[in-house]
Amino acid sequence: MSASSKVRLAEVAQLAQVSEITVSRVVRGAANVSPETVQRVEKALEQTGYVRNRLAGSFGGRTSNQIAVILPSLSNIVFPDVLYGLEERLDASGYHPILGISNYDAERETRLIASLLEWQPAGIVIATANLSQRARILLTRAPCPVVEIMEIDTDPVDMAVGISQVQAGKSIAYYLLGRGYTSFGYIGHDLTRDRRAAARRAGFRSALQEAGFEFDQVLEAGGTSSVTLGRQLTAEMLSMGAPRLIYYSNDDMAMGGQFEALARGMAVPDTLALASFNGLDLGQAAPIPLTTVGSRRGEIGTAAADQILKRLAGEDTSRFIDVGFKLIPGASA
Amino acid sequence: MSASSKVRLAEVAQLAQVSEITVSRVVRGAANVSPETVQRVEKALEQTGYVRNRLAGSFGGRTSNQIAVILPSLSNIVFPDVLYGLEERLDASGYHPILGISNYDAERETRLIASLLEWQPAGIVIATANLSQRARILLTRAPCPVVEIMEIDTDPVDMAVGISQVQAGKSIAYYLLGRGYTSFGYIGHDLTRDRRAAARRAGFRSALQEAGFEFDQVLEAGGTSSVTLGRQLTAEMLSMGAPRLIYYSNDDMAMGGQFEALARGMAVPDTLALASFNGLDLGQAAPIPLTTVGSRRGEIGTAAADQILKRLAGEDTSRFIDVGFKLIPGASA
DNA sequence: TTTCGGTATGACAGCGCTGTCATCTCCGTA
DNA sequence: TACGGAGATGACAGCGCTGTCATACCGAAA
Repeated sequence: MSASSKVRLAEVAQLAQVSEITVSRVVRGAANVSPETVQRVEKALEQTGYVRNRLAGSFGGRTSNQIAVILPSLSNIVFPDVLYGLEERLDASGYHPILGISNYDAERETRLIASLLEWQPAGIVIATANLSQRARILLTRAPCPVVEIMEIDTDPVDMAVGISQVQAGKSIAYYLLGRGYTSFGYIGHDLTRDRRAAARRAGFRSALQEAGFEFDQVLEAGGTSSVTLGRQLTAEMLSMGAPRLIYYSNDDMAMGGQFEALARGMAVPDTLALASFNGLDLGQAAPIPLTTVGSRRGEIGTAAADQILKRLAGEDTSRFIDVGFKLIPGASA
Repeated sequence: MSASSKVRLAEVAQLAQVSEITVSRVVRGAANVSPETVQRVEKALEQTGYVRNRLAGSFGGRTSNQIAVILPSLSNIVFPDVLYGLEERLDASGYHPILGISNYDAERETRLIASLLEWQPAGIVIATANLSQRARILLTRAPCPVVEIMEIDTDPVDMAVGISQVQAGKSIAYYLLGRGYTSFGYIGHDLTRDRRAAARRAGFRSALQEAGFEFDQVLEAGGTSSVTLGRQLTAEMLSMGAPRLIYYSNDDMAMGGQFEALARGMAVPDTLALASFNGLDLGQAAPIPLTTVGSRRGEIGTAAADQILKRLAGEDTSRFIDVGFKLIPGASA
């Protein structure tokens, strides 16, 4: 192989005694090139160490195999799980994600959308934080498929893949009401930024209200969710006289609750019951497996990728994909 | 704003009564354009709803603001933490990561390097899984800075940012020897794939050997690390008569161990002591905070980004950046 | 007044590839 | 033998922008 990094189609073409376009066809795996020519070109490709220039190719061919992916956070395993599913499926089809993290910040989200659009991506997958008016316009005008992921409660610009966060909250509340609980507390992280956690809480609350109950105590703190925060807030709530059951914004927070209870020697679920959302491995491997709702994060990623790929292939796509959730009874409530 | 998505510089230029190149200069924030012209052009930009075409720009200008990022996994919080630090810093400088996940597979890793290189990235950040010969050649010839992250034990193609995984293992072993432990077990996930976990184990073992000890028991299982796996293997090891202390491949695994111990009512650290690596929030919020080694994952990401940015700015860069680790005494050993 | 340097702007070519259409060869069939 | 059609290959233009160099203009210095 040549050591140079500046090999063009022309050089390969000359070596293989064919035209540039033929080399281009071979590189792209086109059909109508004779086997002998393919072989000759591939040898020349090998010898020259040719590296395809996608910038030129995508520009000239007016196509890109990049997919813009915008997520609000990577601070717990939820979005990495989604991202993994997404990357897996995209990679298998020859696409690559360009990543942006909005940090749950509307302005940064808008800026990311704008700047990733400049790359003429073949599609956009976004877990919205808090779409600004301008961001919504940008997405609406985007000349490519747009998939909003995680929730299907709100009206998407183009397509949505996820679950109903409201129903997820409501469902576990029904289950807990069925178990006979009558005293409820809520512990959460910064819900002004995490709209989906807020939706679950709203769903939970509405189910309570249908049954004539309300949260007796609510404790929220700014910042991202974490096991530490969950533990702190639980300690705080316990010091004020705890409710019988605490619903947490997610599994990480609930694990903090379980840790606090274990450290205090409180019986879970007999004295204090815990419930939450996500169905993480962590919560299920815990001494007292969490009563929670399993979200299918990897599936959200793969389904989102499928929606994009389908659309690009000209197939029909549906506006909403509900990947569904699952109640995990656990042992903590 | 115009609704069309096909606005070119030419259209904006015509509206603003200037040449294309002047519009281009304004879009790119160039210096020598008079304030009045800038204003006129910006108005036209606004009116037309112009979206910069980076494909054309990068191609024409022979520069890209994309950085290839290749990670082996997203299955625990470690790499997402790194990725977050990386994205944060890159974004602040106007760069975007294009992501690939190798899944600890050498062939896929090679393929990812090759296909991301085709995008003419401005830099490459890679947490190598198991570099093939071809992959190494590709990286060596890459016409851009290359940062290998996570470990600094091996010889990098260009630059390395991370910690000495061997020293991380060795250091905690010294600490535990200092605490008087004399009976050791090891529990790990698939180390044939996770080279860095293997390096920590090697470091730990070499410290033991210096002191005349060896692992009395070693238990490993294929697959990725998880709390569940850690718990299962711990149960298995306990059923065979446990060592006094178990060193785990990482915090997730060790949390599984702690859960198993708690579930059995075993006293930690008095009957069974646990130690591991990563210093996750989870482990520190646990009922018995883990004795572990804190890795500075976010810093690895930001430092890697800095290396790339420095190099691109023509500044000096060092071949190795050791972000350092920190012993976290915890309470589990 | 003339000269000169600096600032603002524009003309032009070309980045490396691919879409499109044309051409050529080679068969099988009428 | 002539012809149509499929398969293989090539010529050519152009994707939308930016690097480079040229030009126009202006005020200050000689």
